[in-house]
Amino acid sequence: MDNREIARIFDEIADMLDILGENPFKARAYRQVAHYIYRMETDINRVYEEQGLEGIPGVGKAIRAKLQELLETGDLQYYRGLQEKVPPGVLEMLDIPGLGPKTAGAIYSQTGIDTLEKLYRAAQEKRIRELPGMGAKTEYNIKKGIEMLRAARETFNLGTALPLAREFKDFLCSFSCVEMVEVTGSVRRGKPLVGDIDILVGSRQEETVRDKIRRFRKVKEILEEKPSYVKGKMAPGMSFEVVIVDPQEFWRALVITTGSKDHLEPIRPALEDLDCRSLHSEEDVYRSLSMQFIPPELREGRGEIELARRFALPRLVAWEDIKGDLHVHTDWSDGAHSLEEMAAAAARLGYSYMAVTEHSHSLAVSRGLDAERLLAQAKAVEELNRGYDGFRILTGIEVDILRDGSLDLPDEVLEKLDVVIASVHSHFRLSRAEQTERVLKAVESPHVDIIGHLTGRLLGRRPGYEIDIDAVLESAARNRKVLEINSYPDRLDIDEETAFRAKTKGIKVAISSDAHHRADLELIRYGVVNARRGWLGREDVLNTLGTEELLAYLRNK
DNA sequence: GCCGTTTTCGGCCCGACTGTTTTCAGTCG
Repeated sequence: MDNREIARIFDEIADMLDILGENPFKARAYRQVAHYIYRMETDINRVYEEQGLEGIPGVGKAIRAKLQELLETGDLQYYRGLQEKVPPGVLEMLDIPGLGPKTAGAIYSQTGIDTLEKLYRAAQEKRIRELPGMGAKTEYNIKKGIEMLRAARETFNLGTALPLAREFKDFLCSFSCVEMVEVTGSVRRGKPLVGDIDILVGSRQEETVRDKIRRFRKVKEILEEKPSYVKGKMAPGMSFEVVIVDPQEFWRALVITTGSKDHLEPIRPALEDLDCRSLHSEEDVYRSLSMQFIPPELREGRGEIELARRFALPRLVAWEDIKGDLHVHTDWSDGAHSLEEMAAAAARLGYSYMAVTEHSHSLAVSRGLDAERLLAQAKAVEELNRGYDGFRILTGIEVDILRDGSLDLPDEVLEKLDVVIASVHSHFRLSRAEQTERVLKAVESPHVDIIGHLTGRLLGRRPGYEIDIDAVLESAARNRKVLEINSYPDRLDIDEETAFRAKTKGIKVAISSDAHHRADLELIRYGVVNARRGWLGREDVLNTLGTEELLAYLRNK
């Protein structure tokens, strides 16, 4: 049982305790341990074998015994007992926005409803509003929420799909019957939300390959099988398709399976006429069509074919171009690691700089910084910087944009910092006009450099708030402000369309990780993919600049 | 259920919004 599975079980225990109305701090104790184990960098089994479970923060006598039982037996009686009392469908209710453990528990205990389907039907039949404390509005939100979940259940964000696809690919790669293998389809094109995982295999032994596919431990069921094709489901409920071709066919098939449909349409006849024997790479395929190679992220039928025929595609920004991270949290606010640890992790990635940008104090949940602590941090940064060579921590803040558009810290504090990000973290439901006016005020504010996660969207969970993006772009261009691409796979905010429009207006974009943990620094790769899908080149991205150029740019805004 | 030293019991992140109420419980970030 690995760290993730144990974390999941402890999280579920916490949810079930909440639903049963137990002491909320008991639930939180389990949740904290789950969180810690999830983020641990070493295998918990190894920790257990080598040093026992003594040192794990938040683990006392009771939780230690349960952890031990799980690690020794792979099972937990306490967990089984809770499952008896809280059916899985009731747990799923917690995914409905605005519906928490109290409501889920009340619905179940008062009506016996124990699945989302039954709940949806009850809402349709107006039976939910009959329950004490619930009305028509709650009932409506439940219905809408379940509809959203149904739609989201079909898709996964790239942060889930890509690692899984790579694991599957690496697994297949290890067999001699597999001569070539690549992740294809929408995952390869880097779409933020994907419906399935597509893999292309080049092999002369179809049957052996099909047998290996079944042995991948995350393959849960096979839905369809033909000699050169397997379709099935993987562990978190994600569909996959594997296409097996003769190795000679591989490169053309790679273009075809990568898609998209709109991209392929104008070139499909020519592709079908190609003599595959002369092809040794994907570049060869495009070359044979008298075209420039088109990076997968551009293959969406948005004019890339036309430009490739004229050899006029932009050179897209790449991960190697990124010189530093401009949005990082530490344990001064809600991050997991110290300033030193985050800086060390950033330096290990080969960065020249990292801006430390904690939350400001109005975001109390995150232990946001007030002016005093912020200046203390700036001092700590100064100290640390003396010890580095070729790396620098930049001072900064992710200052809250308050409801009226004013900032959570005074100008005389902000002006002392290298990087000021301004972000919205509250009052998501203002009217479009109010929200726009609020953000515009921040854009116009003299010391703001970057607007963080502009729309606040959470893919598959929450749409962005109502805001006039064009008005923001106009103002950002006028005021020489930078827009962030927040690289969290469930944010990717701004999205690719907005990034593209920003580029056409000459607005620079900062691709940032928003890391709260040192492992999160790597998420910036998703932001780079998103930027590439928005056709951005190195010159469009602020943090491709070296330290001195970056600081000069920020000073001369 | 965990933690600690001014505590072995009494705290444990907190403020605002929403939808239900008619003064508040539940949810969220």
